[in-house]
Amino acid sequence: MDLGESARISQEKKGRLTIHDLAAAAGVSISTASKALNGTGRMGAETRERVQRVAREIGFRPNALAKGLLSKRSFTIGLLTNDTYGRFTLPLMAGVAEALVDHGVSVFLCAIEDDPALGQVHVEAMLDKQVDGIIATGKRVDRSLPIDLSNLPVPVVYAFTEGTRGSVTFRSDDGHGARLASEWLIAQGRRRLVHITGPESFFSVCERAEAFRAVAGGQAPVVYGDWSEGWGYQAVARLWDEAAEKGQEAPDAIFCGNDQIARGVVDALRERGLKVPTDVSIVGFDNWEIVAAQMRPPLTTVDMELRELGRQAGLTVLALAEGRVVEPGVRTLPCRLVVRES
Amino acid sequence: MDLGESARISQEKKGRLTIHDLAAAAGVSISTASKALNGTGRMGAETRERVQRVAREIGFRPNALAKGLLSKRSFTIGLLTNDTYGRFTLPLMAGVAEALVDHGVSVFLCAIEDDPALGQVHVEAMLDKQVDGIIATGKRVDRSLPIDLSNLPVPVVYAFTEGTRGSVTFRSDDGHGARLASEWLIAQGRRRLVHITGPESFFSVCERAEAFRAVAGGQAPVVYGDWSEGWGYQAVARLWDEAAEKGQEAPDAIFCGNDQIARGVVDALRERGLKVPTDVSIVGFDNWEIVAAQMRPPLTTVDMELRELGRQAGLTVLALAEGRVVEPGVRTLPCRLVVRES
DNA sequence: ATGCACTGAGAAAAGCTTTTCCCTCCGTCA
DNA sequence: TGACGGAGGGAAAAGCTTTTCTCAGTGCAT
Repeated sequence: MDLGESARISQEKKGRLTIHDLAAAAGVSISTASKALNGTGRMGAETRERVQRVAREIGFRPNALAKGLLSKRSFTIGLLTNDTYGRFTLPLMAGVAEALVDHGVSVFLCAIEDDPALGQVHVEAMLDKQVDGIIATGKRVDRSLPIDLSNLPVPVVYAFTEGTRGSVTFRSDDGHGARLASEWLIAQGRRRLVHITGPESFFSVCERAEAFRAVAGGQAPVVYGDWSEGWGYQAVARLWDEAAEKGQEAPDAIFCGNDQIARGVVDALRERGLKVPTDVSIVGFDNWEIVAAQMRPPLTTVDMELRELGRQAGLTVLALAEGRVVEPGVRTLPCRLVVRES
Repeated sequence: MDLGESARISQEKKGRLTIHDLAAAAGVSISTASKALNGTGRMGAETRERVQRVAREIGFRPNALAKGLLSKRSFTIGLLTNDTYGRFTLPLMAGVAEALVDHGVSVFLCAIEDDPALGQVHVEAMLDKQVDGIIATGKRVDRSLPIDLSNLPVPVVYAFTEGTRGSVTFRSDDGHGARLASEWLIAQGRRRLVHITGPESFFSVCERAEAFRAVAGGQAPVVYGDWSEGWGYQAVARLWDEAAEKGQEAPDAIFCGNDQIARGVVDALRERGLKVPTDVSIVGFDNWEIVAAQMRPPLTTVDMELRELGRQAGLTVLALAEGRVVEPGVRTLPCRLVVRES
């Protein structure tokens, strides 16, 4: 096999190594080399091992473009999002990547910022690159992306955004999250629960409010505002003033629609001289770690398990790409209560 | 040309359209079709237009895999990061994508979470997919990713992370940012400036502290801690207690090392009954909008222009991929002061 | 009428891998 | 000894596009 020698020299030529180089270096034909690497075809065990060893030695890695051209699988998927700040997209993306990296699939991330034209450009770029599938995600479960993905030549999975009829959609079970939060507050011995949350126009807001009332009682107050810290702050003022006016007892537990609202709530309580959690227990929503874990006291909050959501979306789009059939419909995933000190 | 008719029927076959379909539909050969689309070769204007029109009509888009196989350009780059929460990566990524989308380049995002093995896997996956280049980024300017990118067969550009010798590296000019902040505080008539910042082991921390002292005076206090809100809160307590002890006047301006510290600082001041900005002016760092803009009052802070950093990194890696020469070295970009109400 | 230059367009190769089909060689059985 | 089957390995096509040649035809000048 002194073909090996000459090959080792010619390997010094320019460019990346091809399977030709490998074949020459191992002293076999291209087809044998290919089959040896992929564990297909018939050949002597010794030959197969030699090819594999040589491949490792010279550092040969097959060109995924050529592979994709033939197999019509690019081992690439697109993740489309309009969540500019990535608070929801990043954990989700981490889950997607985690699920797919073992399968050799890489992820194109495209942030399209609610711009249909930009979305169109990105989708076309992804299709040109023959993505095996697309995962659409956003910042709101009851809104869809500003672009129609329903007639694409590749499978589409929706995660944390509204999907089209007949599509596969993943989202968190916000009712479950709200139930966890409310029940935990009750379990802490709290009886006067209130829910400070975002705009009533959000589907999740209604879903959570409903679950909250189911646990806390139909009369438990729910106040709607926006998603900001400022609103949380104001809401406390309003609730406490009202209670004082009517001569009622103030709340002893607040379930907040997100961690930012909780942030404002905690601030307002502190300013009124109330201790968290001694006087009032607080539960947030989102488990936005960088905020929730750093609050004083660290915030007990509901985690939507976006990473797991991403994992499942990733596996599903892969399954669809491989032609396996997947039952369409909305799948909801349970939330998890992260108990800290509030 | 009733070839067109029959082609329009056969177009109904399975799979994506190829240039063969286009050629048939337009009644020309494949080569002519290709040249018509790319504006190359010689042919009658009428022919060229007809091909282009038919291409639009049937919705033909060339297969980027086949194109890439031939041209050895995949129009794809990889963005490698270990910034899990994406606070720095996302704005940067947005800039990269913005710069490259016009050139038809898509971006693989790979979050490697400080895991060398995972990093290796992702880099190899990207190389297999023939990325035209890689941008490495992180969460800290003076640390490098847990993986060696110096001998890759594709160009690498570093942005907001430490690069290797001879590489092209982009980072923000933190000294400039600190100068902007300090000078603005002085311009507000403040005289007793302090700087509450992160760990002294960070290069940026030293750079900023130095610039701060150059403006505020060599005796202006700089206190080092960690990057948390809690530290900002404590630091205020410490500074005010010290001042009271020594019978000195307390600071009237605080330049914070990041927006989270500023958050803690503002809280602590409020608890001490001090008004921002009436009694004390505050400037943060990072312009982490979702926090800075929502604070009460909204925070004046330094923006590192990460989006612009990303844009430049994107254009640079593209230039390198196209074989243009780029002077190696570290390029720093100016910061921008975002004046809000603190 | 012949040759030349140029225009318009097609044939074929290249780029890298996988897969199908085929060939050769060897051993075995009748 | 001849036929047959199986094992090991190679040749070639396919997948889609771009690019380089090559070729046929036309108009013009000689």
